[in-house]
Amino acid sequence: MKNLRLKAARAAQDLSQQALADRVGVTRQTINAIEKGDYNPTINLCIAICKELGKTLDELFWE
Amino acid sequence: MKNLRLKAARAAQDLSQQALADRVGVTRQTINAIEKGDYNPTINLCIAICKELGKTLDELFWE
DNA sequence: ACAAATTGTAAAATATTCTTGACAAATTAT
DNA sequence: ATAATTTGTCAAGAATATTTTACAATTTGT
Repeated sequence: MKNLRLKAARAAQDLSQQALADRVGVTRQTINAIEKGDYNPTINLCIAICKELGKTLDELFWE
Repeated sequence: MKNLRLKAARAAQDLSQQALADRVGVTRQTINAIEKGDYNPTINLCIAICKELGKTLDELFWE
């Protein structure tokens, strides 16, 4: 299932997948895969994404 | 850095590392490594641990 | 309509999580 | 004090997250 909260939070900051990936230090495909949802990222990556988007783990990754 | 919140939450449920590992479906060493802190678990595992201990991601894995 | 940027997706290679088996140190119970 | 349970740790292998390269589909800007 897609992670639409992540997609929305990224859009709210006007960041492309590429731009977010750069800031977080991963590739665009990794961000894409996480948003797509068929993926199980590490928590450190999740935390890095959250910090960059000004959100918490619960806000972006808790159901 | 150690994850003492996880250790405390597990103690609060009176679960050994082994018992928690069994319920979550991983090995004892994996739980040990996460509590020890020199580790970067996947978010699905973190979520499974949280659910088993009645906590949220922010409560156990957010700084 | 056209160009540029963004997104979706895939296969192969690399890095890291997680498992398995094992043993010693420390704690808890009797 | 002894046994039983729990915890800390290590090395090698299996499983999977992430990278790299690449190309097509979609969206955005002019």
